[in-house]
Amino acid sequence: MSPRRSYDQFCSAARALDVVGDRWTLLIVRELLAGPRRYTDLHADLPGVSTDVLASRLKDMERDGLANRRRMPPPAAAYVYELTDRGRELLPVLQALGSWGESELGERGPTDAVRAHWFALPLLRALDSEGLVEVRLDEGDFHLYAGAEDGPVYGDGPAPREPDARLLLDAATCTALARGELGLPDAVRAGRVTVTGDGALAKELRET
Amino acid sequence: MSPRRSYDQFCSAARALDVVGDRWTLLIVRELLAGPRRYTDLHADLPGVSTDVLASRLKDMERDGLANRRRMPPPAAAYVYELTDRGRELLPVLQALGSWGESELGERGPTDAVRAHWFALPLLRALDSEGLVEVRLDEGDFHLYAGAEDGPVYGDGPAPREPDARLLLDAATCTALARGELGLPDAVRAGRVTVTGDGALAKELRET
DNA sequence: CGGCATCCGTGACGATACTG
DNA sequence: CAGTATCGTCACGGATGCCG
Repeated sequence: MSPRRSYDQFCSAARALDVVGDRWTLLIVRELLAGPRRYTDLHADLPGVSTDVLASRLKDMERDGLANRRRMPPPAAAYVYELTDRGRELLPVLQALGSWGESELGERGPTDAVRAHWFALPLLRALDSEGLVEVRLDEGDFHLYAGAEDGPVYGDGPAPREPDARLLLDAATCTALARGELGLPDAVRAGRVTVTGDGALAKELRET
Repeated sequence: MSPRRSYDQFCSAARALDVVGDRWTLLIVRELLAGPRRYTDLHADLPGVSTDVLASRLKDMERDGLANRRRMPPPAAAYVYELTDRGRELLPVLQALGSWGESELGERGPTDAVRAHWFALPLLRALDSEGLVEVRLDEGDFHLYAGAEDGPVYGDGPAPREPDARLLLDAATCTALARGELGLPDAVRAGRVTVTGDGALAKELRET
Protein backbone atom coordinates (compact mmCIF):
# COMPACT_ATOMS: atom_id res chain seq x y z
CA MET A 1 0.00 0.00 0.00
CA SER A 2 1.17 3.50 -0.76
CA PRO A 3 3.12 5.13 2.07
CA ARG A 4 1.43 8.37 1.26
CA ARG A 5 3.35 11.06 -0.52
CA SER A 6 3.33 13.96 1.87
CA TYR A 7 4.35 17.59 1.63
CA ASP A 8 5.92 17.21 5.07
CA GLN A 9 4.85 20.62 6.21
CA PHE A 10 3.58 21.51 9.64
CA CYS A 11 0.60 23.40 8.21
CA SER A 12 -3.01 22.30 8.32
CA ALA A 13 -3.72 23.31 4.72
CA ALA A 14 -0.76 21.24 3.54
CA ARG A 15 -1.95 18.35 5.72
CA ALA A 16 -5.37 18.59 4.12
CA LEU A 17 -3.76 18.47 0.70
CA ASP A 18 -1.80 15.40 1.78
CA VAL A 19 -5.15 13.67 2.22
CA VAL A 20 -7.39 15.16 -0.47
CA GLY A 21 -4.89 16.74 -2.85
CA ASP A 22 -4.50 13.78 -5.16
CA ARG A 23 -6.15 13.85 -8.54
CA TRP A 24 -9.83 12.75 -8.46
CA THR A 25 -10.14 12.55 -4.68
CA LEU A 26 -12.27 15.65 -4.19
CA LEU A 27 -14.43 14.75 -7.17
CA ILE A 28 -15.08 11.35 -5.62
CA VAL A 29 -16.12 13.17 -2.47
CA ARG A 30 -18.49 15.31 -4.55
CA GLU A 31 -20.06 12.11 -5.91
CA LEU A 32 -20.36 10.52 -2.48
CA LEU A 33 -22.04 13.61 -1.05
CA ALA A 34 -25.02 12.28 -3.04
CA GLY A 35 -25.14 9.28 -0.72
CA PRO A 36 -23.89 5.68 -0.93
CA ARG A 37 -22.72 4.67 -4.39
CA ARG A 38 -21.39 1.57 -6.03
CA TYR A 39 -18.00 1.35 -7.67
CA THR A 40 -19.49 1.06 -11.12
CA ASP A 41 -21.74 4.08 -10.65
CA LEU A 42 -18.80 6.13 -9.46
CA HIS A 43 -16.84 5.04 -12.48
CA ALA A 44 -19.71 5.97 -14.78
CA ASP A 45 -20.13 9.45 -13.29
CA LEU A 46 -16.42 10.25 -13.36
CA PRO A 47 -15.50 9.94 -17.03
CA GLY A 48 -11.75 9.75 -17.50
CA VAL A 49 -10.83 8.10 -14.23
CA SER A 50 -9.17 4.76 -14.79
CA THR A 51 -10.38 1.73 -12.93
CA ASP A 52 -7.21 1.24 -10.93
CA VAL A 53 -6.96 4.87 -9.88
CA LEU A 54 -10.58 4.81 -8.72
CA ALA A 55 -10.02 1.64 -6.71
CA SER A 56 -6.82 3.05 -5.27
CA ARG A 57 -8.43 6.35 -4.26
CA LEU A 58 -11.31 4.56 -2.59
CA LYS A 59 -8.84 2.50 -0.56
CA ASP A 60 -6.92 5.62 0.41
CA MET A 61 -10.16 7.28 1.44
CA GLU A 62 -11.07 4.31 3.61
CA ARG A 63 -7.65 4.30 5.22
CA ASP A 64 -7.86 8.04 5.85
CA GLY A 65 -11.32 7.85 7.38
CA LEU A 66 -13.15 9.69 4.61
CA ALA A 67 -15.29 6.81 3.40
CA ASN A 68 -16.51 3.33 4.29
CA ARG A 69 -17.21 0.29 2.22
CA ARG A 70 -20.44 -1.36 3.22
CA ARG A 71 -22.60 -4.19 1.99
CA MET A 72 -26.10 -3.08 1.11
CA PRO A 73 -28.96 -5.00 2.70
CA PRO A 74 -30.57 -7.61 0.42
CA PRO A 75 -31.99 -7.79 -2.13
CA ALA A 76 -29.67 -5.10 -3.52
CA ALA A 77 -26.70 -6.97 -2.05
CA ALA A 78 -23.87 -4.96 -3.50
CA TYR A 79 -20.96 -3.10 -1.99
CA VAL A 80 -21.36 0.62 -1.71
CA TYR A 81 -19.04 3.40 -0.66
CA GLU A 82 -20.30 6.14 1.59
CA LEU A 83 -18.74 9.13 3.26
CA THR A 84 -17.98 9.20 6.95
CA ASP A 85 -18.85 12.29 8.97
CA ARG A 86 -15.27 13.34 8.50
CA GLY A 87 -15.63 13.00 4.75
CA ARG A 88 -18.82 15.02 4.72
CA GLU A 89 -16.97 17.80 6.51
CA LEU A 90 -15.22 18.41 3.20
CA LEU A 91 -18.39 20.09 1.94
CA PRO A 92 -17.08 23.59 2.77
CA VAL A 93 -13.91 22.82 0.81
CA LEU A 94 -15.92 21.85 -2.25
CA GLN A 95 -18.14 24.88 -1.78
CA ALA A 96 -15.15 27.21 -1.63
CA LEU A 97 -13.70 25.63 -4.75
CA GLY A 98 -17.07 25.79 -6.46
CA SER A 99 -17.56 29.45 -5.61
CA TRP A 100 -14.12 30.33 -6.88
CA GLY A 101 -14.65 28.24 -9.98
CA GLU A 102 -17.93 29.90 -10.93
CA SER A 103 -16.15 32.41 -13.12
CA GLU A 104 -14.09 29.63 -14.70
CA LEU A 105 -17.14 27.66 -15.73
CA GLY A 106 -17.66 29.36 -19.08
CA GLU A 107 -19.47 27.57 -21.84
CA ARG A 108 -20.10 23.89 -21.83
CA GLY A 109 -17.46 22.50 -24.16
CA PRO A 110 -18.19 19.63 -26.56
CA THR A 111 -16.07 17.27 -24.45
CA ASP A 112 -17.55 18.38 -21.12
CA ALA A 113 -19.49 15.79 -19.17
CA VAL A 114 -22.53 16.85 -17.12
CA ARG A 115 -24.54 15.12 -14.43
CA ALA A 116 -27.69 16.56 -12.95
CA HIS A 117 -26.46 16.35 -9.36
CA TRP A 118 -23.39 18.43 -10.17
CA PHE A 119 -25.78 21.36 -9.92
CA ALA A 120 -26.57 20.41 -6.34
CA LEU A 121 -23.57 22.25 -4.91
CA PRO A 122 -24.28 25.61 -6.61
CA LEU A 123 -27.97 25.33 -5.75
CA LEU A 124 -27.17 24.63 -2.11
CA ARG A 125 -25.01 27.74 -2.17
CA ALA A 126 -27.84 29.75 -3.70
CA LEU A 127 -30.27 28.44 -1.10
CA ASP A 128 -29.79 29.57 2.46
CA SER A 129 -32.89 27.95 3.92
CA GLU A 130 -33.34 24.47 5.35
CA GLY A 131 -35.45 21.60 4.16
CA LEU A 132 -35.83 18.92 1.55
CA VAL A 133 -35.91 20.31 -1.97
CA GLU A 134 -36.59 18.39 -5.13
CA VAL A 135 -35.04 19.81 -8.28
CA ARG A 136 -36.13 18.96 -11.80
CA LEU A 137 -33.76 19.78 -14.61
CA ASP A 138 -33.63 18.90 -18.27
CA GLU A 139 -30.67 16.65 -17.43
CA GLY A 140 -32.55 14.80 -14.71
CA ASP A 141 -33.82 15.12 -11.17
CA PHE A 142 -32.09 15.29 -7.82
CA HIS A 143 -32.89 16.45 -4.33
CA LEU A 144 -31.18 18.54 -1.68
CA TYR A 145 -31.12 18.10 2.08
CA ALA A 146 -30.51 21.79 2.73
CA GLY A 147 -29.08 22.42 6.16
CA ALA A 148 -28.84 18.72 7.02
CA GLU A 149 -26.40 17.93 9.79
CA ASP A 150 -25.72 14.32 8.89
CA GLY A 151 -26.54 11.85 6.17
CA PRO A 152 -26.23 12.60 2.48
CA VAL A 153 -26.17 16.24 1.45
CA TYR A 154 -28.04 15.57 -1.78
CA GLY A 155 -29.17 12.63 -3.84
CA ASP A 156 -29.99 11.52 -7.35
CA GLY A 157 -33.54 11.16 -8.56
CA PRO A 158 -36.76 12.42 -6.99
CA ALA A 159 -36.95 13.12 -3.28
CA PRO A 160 -37.50 9.95 -1.19
CA ARG A 161 -40.42 11.58 0.66
CA GLU A 162 -42.67 14.54 0.02
CA PRO A 163 -40.27 17.48 -0.32
CA ASP A 164 -40.72 20.88 1.31
CA ALA A 165 -40.43 22.47 -2.11
CA ARG A 166 -40.01 21.52 -5.75
CA LEU A 167 -37.95 23.56 -8.18
CA LEU A 168 -38.38 23.34 -11.93
CA LEU A 169 -35.83 25.06 -14.11
CA ASP A 170 -34.28 24.81 -17.55
CA ALA A 171 -30.69 24.31 -18.57
CA ALA A 172 -29.94 27.97 -19.26
CA THR A 173 -31.22 29.09 -15.88
CA CYS A 174 -29.36 26.31 -14.17
CA THR A 175 -26.13 27.33 -15.87
CA ALA A 176 -26.66 30.97 -14.92
CA LEU A 177 -27.14 29.94 -11.29
CA ALA A 178 -24.04 27.74 -11.43
CA ARG A 179 -22.02 30.67 -12.80
CA GLY A 180 -23.23 32.88 -9.98
CA GLU A 181 -24.67 35.33 -12.53
CA LEU A 182 -28.09 34.90 -11.03
CA GLY A 183 -29.33 34.51 -7.48
CA LEU A 184 -32.12 32.10 -6.69
CA PRO A 185 -34.58 34.81 -5.55
CA ASP A 186 -33.91 36.76 -8.75
CA ALA A 187 -34.42 33.65 -10.84
CA VAL A 188 -37.73 32.93 -9.12
CA ARG A 189 -38.86 36.54 -9.51
CA ALA A 190 -37.96 36.43 -13.20
CA GLY A 191 -40.12 33.35 -13.62
CA ARG A 192 -37.14 31.25 -14.67
CA VAL A 193 -37.60 28.90 -11.72
CA THR A 194 -41.00 27.46 -10.92
CA VAL A 195 -41.51 26.73 -7.25
CA THR A 196 -44.23 24.33 -6.17
CA GLY A 197 -45.13 22.90 -2.80
CA ASP A 198 -47.03 23.97 0.31
CA GLY A 199 -44.23 23.98 2.86
CA ALA A 200 -42.84 27.09 4.52
CA LEU A 201 -39.74 26.72 2.37
CA ALA A 202 -41.75 26.84 -0.84
CA LYS A 203 -43.65 29.92 0.33
CA GLU A 204 -40.40 31.60 1.36
CA LEU A 205 -38.86 30.91 -2.03
CA ARG A 206 -41.87 32.28 -3.86
CA GLU A 207 -42.07 35.43 -1.77
CA THR A 208 -38.54 36.70 -1.22
CA MET B 1 3.49 24.51 -23.17
CA SER B 2 1.10 22.16 -21.47
CA PRO B 3 -2.34 21.92 -23.09
CA ARG B 4 -3.74 21.70 -19.63
CA ARG B 5 -5.01 18.39 -18.43
CA SER B 6 -8.64 18.96 -17.65
CA TYR B 7 -11.33 16.92 -15.99
CA ASP B 8 -13.68 18.03 -18.76
CA GLN B 9 -16.64 18.37 -16.46
CA PHE B 10 -19.23 21.13 -16.58
CA CYS B 11 -18.94 21.77 -12.85
CA SER B 12 -17.37 24.80 -11.22
CA ALA B 13 -15.58 22.77 -8.57
CA ALA B 14 -14.02 20.59 -11.24
CA ARG B 15 -13.08 23.72 -13.20
CA ALA B 16 -11.40 25.12 -10.11
CA LEU B 17 -9.45 21.90 -9.73
CA ASP B 18 -8.41 22.14 -13.37
CA VAL B 19 -6.67 25.39 -12.44
CA VAL B 20 -5.45 24.86 -8.88
CA GLY B 21 -5.62 21.09 -8.49
CA ASP B 22 -2.08 20.33 -9.55
CA ARG B 23 0.46 19.41 -6.94
CA TRP B 24 2.07 22.45 -5.24
CA THR B 25 -0.17 25.10 -6.83
CA LEU B 26 -2.23 25.94 -3.74
CA LEU B 27 0.87 25.93 -1.57
CA ILE B 28 2.47 28.45 -3.91
CA VAL B 29 -0.67 30.56 -3.51
CA ARG B 30 -0.29 30.27 0.27
CA GLU B 31 3.27 31.59 -0.06
CA LEU B 32 2.26 34.45 -2.35
CA LEU B 33 -0.50 35.53 0.02
CA ALA B 34 2.44 36.87 2.03
CA GLY B 35 3.11 39.37 -0.77
CA PRO B 36 5.56 39.50 -3.70
CA ARG B 37 8.28 36.87 -3.54
CA ARG B 38 11.28 35.91 -5.57
CA TYR B 39 11.72 32.54 -7.20
CA THR B 40 14.54 31.58 -4.87
CA ASP B 41 12.57 32.50 -1.78
CA LEU B 42 9.61 30.47 -2.97
CA HIS B 43 11.90 27.54 -3.58
CA ALA B 44 13.41 27.90 -0.12
CA ASP B 45 10.02 28.00 1.62
CA LEU B 46 8.64 25.02 -0.30
CA PRO B 47 11.03 22.21 0.55
CA GLY B 48 10.61 19.29 -1.81
CA VAL B 49 9.43 21.15 -4.87
CA SER B 50 11.82 20.72 -7.75
CA THR B 51 13.05 23.73 -9.66
CA ASP B 52 11.38 22.76 -12.90
CA VAL B 53 8.01 22.07 -11.30
CA LEU B 54 8.12 25.40 -9.49
CA ALA B 55 8.97 27.23 -12.71
CA SER B 56 6.25 25.37 -14.56
CA ARG B 57 3.61 26.12 -11.91
CA LEU B 58 4.49 29.80 -11.89
CA LYS B 59 4.08 29.93 -15.66
CA ASP B 60 0.73 28.14 -15.42
CA MET B 61 -0.37 30.58 -12.74
CA GLU B 62 0.59 33.53 -14.94
CA ARG B 63 -1.27 32.06 -17.89
CA ASP B 64 -4.34 31.41 -15.73
CA GLY B 65 -4.37 34.90 -14.27
CA LEU B 66 -3.47 33.91 -10.72
CA ALA B 67 -0.10 35.63 -10.54
CA ASN B 68 2.11 38.17 -12.27
CA ARG B 69 5.83 38.34 -12.77
CA ARG B 70 7.16 41.80 -12.14
CA ARG B 71 10.51 43.50 -11.93
CA MET B 72 11.10 45.17 -8.59
CA PRO B 73 12.12 48.84 -8.65
CA PRO B 74 15.87 49.42 -8.19
CA PRO B 75 17.98 48.96 -6.22
CA ALA B 76 16.38 45.54 -5.47
CA ALA B 77 16.12 44.88 -9.21
CA ALA B 78 14.93 41.30 -9.13
CA TYR B 79 11.91 39.54 -10.54
CA VAL B 80 9.14 38.84 -8.11
CA TYR B 81 5.89 36.93 -8.38
CA GLU B 82 2.74 38.34 -6.88
CA LEU B 83 -0.87 37.28 -6.79
CA THR B 84 -3.50 38.98 -8.88
CA ASP B 85 -6.85 39.85 -7.30
CA ARG B 86 -8.16 36.64 -8.79
CA GLY B 87 -5.37 34.71 -7.12
CA ARG B 88 -6.05 36.32 -3.77
CA GLU B 89 -9.65 35.21 -4.07
CA LEU B 90 -8.35 31.71 -3.38
CA LEU B 91 -7.98 32.67 0.28
CA PRO B 92 -11.36 31.09 1.21
CA VAL B 93 -10.27 27.86 -0.47
CA LEU B 94 -7.10 27.75 1.59
CA GLN B 95 -9.06 28.63 4.71
CA ALA B 96 -11.54 25.83 4.11
CA LEU B 97 -8.70 23.38 3.56
CA GLY B 98 -6.91 24.70 6.62
CA SER B 99 -9.98 24.38 8.82
CA TRP B 100 -10.59 20.85 7.66
CA GLY B 101 -6.93 19.99 8.09
CA GLU B 102 -6.74 21.22 11.69
CA SER B 103 -7.54 17.79 13.03
CA GLU B 104 -4.99 16.23 10.68
CA LEU B 105 -2.17 18.42 11.92
CA GLY B 106 -1.10 16.18 14.77
CA GLU B 107 2.41 16.36 16.10
CA ARG B 108 5.21 18.02 14.24
CA GLY B 109 7.12 15.14 12.68
CA PRO B 110 10.90 15.11 12.47
CA THR B 111 10.75 15.66 8.70
CA ASP B 112 8.10 18.41 8.85
CA ALA B 113 9.16 21.84 7.70
CA VAL B 114 7.77 24.93 9.42
CA ARG B 115 7.74 28.61 8.50
CA ALA B 116 6.47 31.31 10.78
CA HIS B 117 4.00 32.72 8.27
CA TRP B 118 2.30 29.33 7.89
CA PHE B 119 0.59 30.25 11.15
CA ALA B 120 -0.88 33.33 9.50
CA LEU B 121 -3.85 31.44 8.04
CA PRO B 122 -4.98 29.83 11.31
CA LEU B 123 -4.48 33.09 13.17
CA LEU B 124 -6.54 34.99 10.62
CA ARG B 125 -9.25 32.39 11.12
CA ALA B 126 -9.05 32.82 14.90
CA LEU B 127 -9.22 36.59 14.54
CA ASP B 128 -12.48 38.09 13.35
CA SER B 129 -11.52 41.73 13.73
CA GLU B 130 -9.84 44.06 11.26
CA GLY B 131 -6.50 45.77 11.42
CA LEU B 132 -2.76 45.29 11.15
CA VAL B 133 -1.46 42.73 13.63
CA GLU B 134 2.15 41.89 14.29
CA VAL B 135 2.83 38.38 15.54
CA ARG B 136 5.99 37.26 17.27
CA LEU B 137 6.67 33.57 17.49
CA ASP B 138 9.67 31.52 18.47
CA GLU B 139 10.04 30.64 14.79
CA GLY B 140 10.04 34.26 13.67
CA ASP B 141 7.81 37.26 13.13
CA PHE B 142 5.09 38.00 10.65
CA HIS B 143 2.15 40.35 10.32
CA LEU B 144 -1.49 40.09 9.31
CA TYR B 145 -3.64 42.51 7.35
CA ALA B 146 -6.87 41.28 8.92
CA GLY B 147 -9.90 42.18 6.86
CA ALA B 148 -7.86 43.71 4.04
CA GLU B 149 -9.67 43.93 0.72
CA ASP B 150 -6.63 44.04 -1.54
CA GLY B 151 -2.88 43.76 -1.30
CA PRO B 152 -1.10 41.02 0.60
CA VAL B 153 -3.05 39.18 3.24
CA TYR B 154 -0.01 38.75 5.48
CA GLY B 155 3.71 39.23 5.33
CA ASP B 156 7.00 38.01 6.74
CA GLY B 157 8.88 39.94 9.37
CA PRO B 158 7.70 42.81 11.56
CA ALA B 159 4.81 45.01 10.47
CA PRO B 160 5.87 47.69 7.97
CA ARG B 161 4.17 50.39 10.06
CA GLU B 162 3.01 50.68 13.63
CA PRO B 163 0.52 47.80 14.01
CA ASP B 164 -2.87 48.02 15.69
CA ALA B 165 -1.85 45.18 17.97
CA ARG B 166 1.12 42.94 18.72
CA LEU B 167 0.74 39.31 19.71
CA LEU B 168 3.45 37.38 21.50
CA LEU B 169 3.04 33.64 21.85
CA ASP B 170 5.08 30.49 22.20
CA ALA B 171 5.26 27.44 19.97
CA ALA B 172 2.90 25.29 22.03
CA THR B 173 0.17 27.95 22.08
CA CYS B 174 0.61 28.58 18.40
CA THR B 175 0.23 24.88 17.65
CA ALA B 176 -2.87 24.67 19.82
CA LEU B 177 -4.39 27.57 17.90
CA ALA B 178 -3.43 25.98 14.58
CA ARG B 179 -5.13 22.76 15.66
CA GLY B 180 -8.28 24.62 16.58
CA GLU B 181 -8.03 23.29 20.13
CA LEU B 182 -7.90 26.79 21.46
CA GLY B 183 -9.64 30.01 20.44
CA LEU B 184 -7.76 33.27 20.46
CA PRO B 185 -9.88 34.87 23.24
CA ASP B 186 -9.35 31.78 25.41
CA ALA B 187 -5.62 31.86 24.77
CA VAL B 188 -5.46 35.54 25.72
CA ARG B 189 -7.51 34.92 28.86
CA ALA B 190 -5.25 32.04 29.83
CA GLY B 191 -2.24 34.32 29.54
CA ARG B 192 -0.75 32.24 26.76
CA VAL B 193 -0.89 35.13 24.31
CA THR B 194 0.44 38.52 25.31
CA VAL B 195 -1.31 41.41 23.57
CA THR B 196 0.37 44.81 23.40
CA GLY B 197 -0.60 48.01 21.64
CA ASP B 198 -2.94 50.92 22.19
CA GLY B 199 -5.30 50.49 19.24
CA ALA B 200 -8.93 49.50 19.48
CA LEU B 201 -8.01 46.08 18.17
CA ALA B 202 -5.51 45.50 20.98
CA LYS B 203 -8.07 46.57 23.58
CA GLU B 204 -10.70 44.34 22.04
CA LEU B 205 -8.36 41.36 22.09
CA ARG B 206 -7.45 41.96 25.71
CA GLU B 207 -11.01 42.38 26.85
CA THR B 208 -13.12 39.74 25.06
C1' DC C 1 -22.33 -8.26 -14.84
C1' DG C 2 -20.08 -5.74 -11.07
C1' DG C 3 -15.59 -5.15 -8.92
C1' DC C 4 -11.62 -4.89 -9.21
C1' DA C 5 -6.18 -6.54 -10.59
C1' DT C 6 -2.71 -6.54 -14.20
C1' DC C 7 -0.15 -4.83 -17.91
C1' DC C 8 1.60 -1.16 -20.63
C1' DG C 9 2.58 3.40 -22.85
C1' DT C 10 2.83 8.24 -21.65
C1' DG C 11 3.44 12.05 -18.95
C1' DA C 12 4.17 14.24 -14.47
C1' DC C 13 7.30 14.55 -10.81
C1' DG C 14 11.77 14.92 -7.93
C1' DA C 15 16.82 15.26 -7.70
C1' DT C 16 20.87 16.86 -9.57
C1' DA C 17 23.71 19.35 -12.73
C1' DC C 18 24.41 23.13 -15.42
C1' DT C 19 24.02 27.90 -17.63
C1' DG C 20 23.09 33.13 -18.71
C1' DC D 1 19.92 34.57 -8.78
C1' DA D 2 16.71 32.48 -11.81
C1' DG D 3 15.81 29.41 -13.96
C1' DT D 4 16.80 25.34 -18.08
C1' DA D 5 18.46 20.58 -19.21
C1' DT D 6 18.76 15.88 -18.23
C1' DC D 7 17.32 11.66 -16.35
C1' DG D 8 15.34 8.04 -13.45
C1' DT D 9 11.02 7.00 -11.23
C1' DC D 10 6.38 6.94 -10.32
C1' DA D 11 1.62 8.22 -11.11
C1' DC D 12 -1.87 8.27 -14.41
C1' DG D 13 -5.02 6.75 -18.29
C1' DG D 14 -6.61 3.05 -21.33
C1' DA D 15 -7.33 -1.67 -22.29
C1' DT D 16 -7.81 -6.18 -21.04
C1' DG D 17 -8.40 -10.20 -18.03
C1' DC D 18 -10.12 -12.57 -14.13
C1' DC D 19 -13.16 -14.09 -10.56
C1' DG D 20 -17.21 -14.27 -7.78
